[in-house]
Amino acid sequence: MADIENMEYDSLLIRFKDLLKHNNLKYTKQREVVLKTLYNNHQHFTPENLYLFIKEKYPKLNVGIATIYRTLNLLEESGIATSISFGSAGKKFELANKPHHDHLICKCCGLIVEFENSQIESKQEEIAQKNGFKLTGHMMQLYGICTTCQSSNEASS
Amino acid sequence: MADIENMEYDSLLIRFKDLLKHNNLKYTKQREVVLKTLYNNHQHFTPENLYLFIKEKYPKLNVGIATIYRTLNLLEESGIATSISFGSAGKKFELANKPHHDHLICKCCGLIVEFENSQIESKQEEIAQKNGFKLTGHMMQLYGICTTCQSSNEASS
DNA sequence: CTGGGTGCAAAGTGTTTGCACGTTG
DNA sequence: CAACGTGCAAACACTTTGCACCCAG
Repeated sequence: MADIENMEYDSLLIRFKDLLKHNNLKYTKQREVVLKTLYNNHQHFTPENLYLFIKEKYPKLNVGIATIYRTLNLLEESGIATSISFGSAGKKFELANKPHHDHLICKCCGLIVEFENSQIESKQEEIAQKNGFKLTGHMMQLYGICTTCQSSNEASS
Repeated sequence: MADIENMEYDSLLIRFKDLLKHNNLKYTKQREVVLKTLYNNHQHFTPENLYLFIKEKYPKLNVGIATIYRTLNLLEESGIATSISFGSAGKKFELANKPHHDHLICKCCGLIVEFENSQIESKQEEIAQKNGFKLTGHMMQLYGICTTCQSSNEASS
């Protein structure tokens, strides 16, 4: 936890509190903990993961899973968090404080690698324009087998 | 329904029947109707849409929604159909007889436009390699507002 | 002290499964 | 006539909602 990171967190927190104030919402312990957990653990949480994680780390708080869902939805709607969806397998959330990026997902072990490619982004913009769309967002996920799984699966098949 | 299309359908059907035979599965009226419906209606069906559509068009058949799900899963697993998923909003299926393509989706009216871009595809391959992944597939969806919705929404906001 | 927030449990989704019966090969 | 497929309803997993109490502002 470098100071720089804490600074980042502070500004994130301010942004969150502002958002709450502007919508007559309240800054609660639960909301704080969800934000902090997402921030401190640079990973992709399912609602359930996050719930279990928080339940273990803050037993006193006695959070309910409903609150996790409510908070994640709030964070996503206000652009503080984003989610990637895995078909019927659910959704995973992460903070949206990093620059835009997409995901490379291992079908075998679930490893998620983030990447960014501006050339693809501009192509996408081009495609949207060509079809008369005003682009508002996109979702791109590449599926494959990561290095580790490739080697451990050589024996089989 | 041009003759060419019927020829296409015939070969699709043969492929499907082969698949069934190879797996000791049976060619039933229900499976036939699902395949035919997907073929004749070049659109993206949710399981429920497809169920209602078939129920209306073939009332005699008295299909159950479970069969629709079972058949769609079968078709997808065997590569005859593909699906695009909309997060918690479910999945839509289409036949996989056209060349690979991705989707441009209107967030407003749900319009889906298909497109193909080989430059993006090769970039994706490149990204996967750079990260040590063996690419097996991808999903790319662009979200935006289509021409129609852009003009009809000018009044509001 | 007022209005939004929370936990809980119940209700909703969309999808899958167990079962007895029907159909295919 | 054996084995798979089907419709139905129940079961499921994930998410949302109603409610009584709680807490932030």
